[in-house]
Amino acid sequence: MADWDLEAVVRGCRSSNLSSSPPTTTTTGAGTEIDPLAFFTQTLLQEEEDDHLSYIPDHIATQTCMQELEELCRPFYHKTPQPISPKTHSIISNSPISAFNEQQQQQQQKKTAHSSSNTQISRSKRRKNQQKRVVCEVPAEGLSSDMWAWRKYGQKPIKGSPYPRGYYRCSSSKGCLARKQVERSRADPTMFIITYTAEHNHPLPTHRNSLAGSTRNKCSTDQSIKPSTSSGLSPTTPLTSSMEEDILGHKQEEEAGEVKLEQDRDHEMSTQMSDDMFFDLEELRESTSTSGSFDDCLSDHFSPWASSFASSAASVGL
DNA sequence: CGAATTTGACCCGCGC
DNA sequence: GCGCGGGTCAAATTCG
Repeated sequence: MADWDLEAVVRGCRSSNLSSSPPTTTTTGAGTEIDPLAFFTQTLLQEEEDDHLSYIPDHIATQTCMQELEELCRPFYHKTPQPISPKTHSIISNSPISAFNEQQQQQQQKKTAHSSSNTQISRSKRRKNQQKRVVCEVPAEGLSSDMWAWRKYGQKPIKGSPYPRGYYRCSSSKGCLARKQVERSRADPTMFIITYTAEHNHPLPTHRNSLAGSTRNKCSTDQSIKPSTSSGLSPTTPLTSSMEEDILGHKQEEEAGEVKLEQDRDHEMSTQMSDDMFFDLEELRESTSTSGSFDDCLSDHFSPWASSFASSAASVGL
């Protein structure tokens, strides 16, 4: 990860996403107002020119990267309280700014054109334009803390990896192009590599779809018995049973070390982020550390959907 | 019965 | 041109 302005990128992205009303403007340090989304994509392009875009293996990620990583994931997690922050992620962008718009157009093409030839063209273009990506590495808990509703549409074994990759699309909104790939990390099987593709074209739902993620728990549990398919569980589906025990068992061993990492990172964030842009997360963390009850903090700070998340969090043993 | 997941088939991009 | 691997589709299955 090079020296490109991650903070600015995230700031712009956050501004546009946190508000359900479209396009807002954000103010840069220089005081110039820009369109956040445009700024975001522009920055991505700039990064592409610098040839710094690539997937960053977790062992390369430094601790200073951690805060950047958290910020980068923020657009996708929105204000979702993230009990365990993403460990590693990076943005991979090979796309022109218009990629997202093109995808939207193609989506509409698909709706109107039902012939196989048109579908193939759309698919081809879609794949070509499927270029802006954000890669996150999260623990199992992080999977269920995503407030978006994802629907699984495929799973594939990945060459060189003992774990299959699950393919999810956003089920919150019908035309939403957001995609998500979930696969277990080869380096650390307790971690999951999540790759977000495209963007949501709708505001974050106040609560997850009642059905999305609420079913198939049994299946996920059954699957978890088989290592080859265990990572195929729905990210919206709370982890249960053997899967959870397996993952959390490992997590507990690492817990002590990670606590220090979290604290160090919090310190960095609190000292480096002079403005109040991350007020919510900071406040949550402080409250959590003082009150000790994560659920309490959730209901205090994130009331609209806190109960939904809390139930998911509880189900994974948080 | 509707919605989500599973899974094999299909398609496409890319490297050789 | 061909084969491989990744991404998506869609029918079948499962579940609430």
